[in-house]
Amino acid sequence: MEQKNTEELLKEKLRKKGLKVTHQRILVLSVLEQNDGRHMTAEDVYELVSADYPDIGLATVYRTLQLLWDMQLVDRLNLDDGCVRYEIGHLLKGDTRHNHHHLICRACNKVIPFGDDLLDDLEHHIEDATGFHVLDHELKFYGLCRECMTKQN
Amino acid sequence: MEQKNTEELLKEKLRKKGLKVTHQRILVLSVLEQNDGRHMTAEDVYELVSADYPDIGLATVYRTLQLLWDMQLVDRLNLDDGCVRYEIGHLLKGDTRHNHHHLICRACNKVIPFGDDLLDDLEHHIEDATGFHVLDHELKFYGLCRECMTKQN
DNA sequence: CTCCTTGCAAATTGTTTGCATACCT
DNA sequence: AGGTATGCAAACAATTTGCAAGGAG
Repeated sequence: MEQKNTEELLKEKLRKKGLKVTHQRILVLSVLEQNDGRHMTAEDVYELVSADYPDIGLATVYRTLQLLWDMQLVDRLNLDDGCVRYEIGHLLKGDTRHNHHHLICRACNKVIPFGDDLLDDLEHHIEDATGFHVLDHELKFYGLCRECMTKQN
Repeated sequence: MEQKNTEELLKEKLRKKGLKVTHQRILVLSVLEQNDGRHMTAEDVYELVSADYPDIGLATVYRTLQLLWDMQLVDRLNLDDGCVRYEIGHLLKGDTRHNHHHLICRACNKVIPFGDDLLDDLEHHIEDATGFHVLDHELKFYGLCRECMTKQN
């Protein structure tokens, strides 16, 4: 039912823009929804969608991810490993607290998700101070993880 | 004098690692220092260094930026425009408050720097909670700028 | 029937790498 | 001298684009 809602929302947004509802678009969104929490590359999505729909092309996945991002249905993040990653949009999950924080170890490149949200105040402050309407944020901390610290790297 | 310090620091760090002090390395760091506040791509740096030292190769600039980043002499940031950007390291500037916040408009792609630092508490909280030693952070807010908001984009 | 969308392959673009030469120490 | 760094060109990898064929409204 959660899934049905997302799919309906996609169809609605597509129609509103005069765009077409295609299997490929539905499947890409559905794969992201079913893999909530994973940070998926276009290639990851491509492989999973291919299971259901072997004819899909990688270029279509790229185009679709871009489109879904434009429509605010998916979130995008960059973990500095050379490829852009996507996950189901936090807005869709009725989630006021976005878990977009990551600790990236500069020694071993491990990525540790960090869920917390002390940024609401800051977002409001920004809106008041600049008139910029904040939809989402991405926060990365760079440093040394516990293991690399003890290895005195 | 500020500049002299940075250059000396570089030399010191290079020697400590058994690496060599070259014109190219000094010039790259110097260009970043003289362009504090600009978010420079490797290409930008390449062009400016070329003025003083026309023989430098783009590959050297890439290698040097990576090296300077590893040594914590420069900061790296990603503004989602397809290339990595660098600026002089905030640690070098005796700057406790890092100005690594950016507001990125999803309609017009404008990037608005936002200087503020409410993240110190959060950094301490992370260190206590996870043992991760934070060296730096990068924070991006996505949304709609005032102009695009009024255009009801 | 019309225009949007797709798959494929070729093109792009930022970045990296191999290698012979040039340079620090 | 000896190993590190450099410049150049070729190699890479993620992403984008042109285009003819296919599909949704």
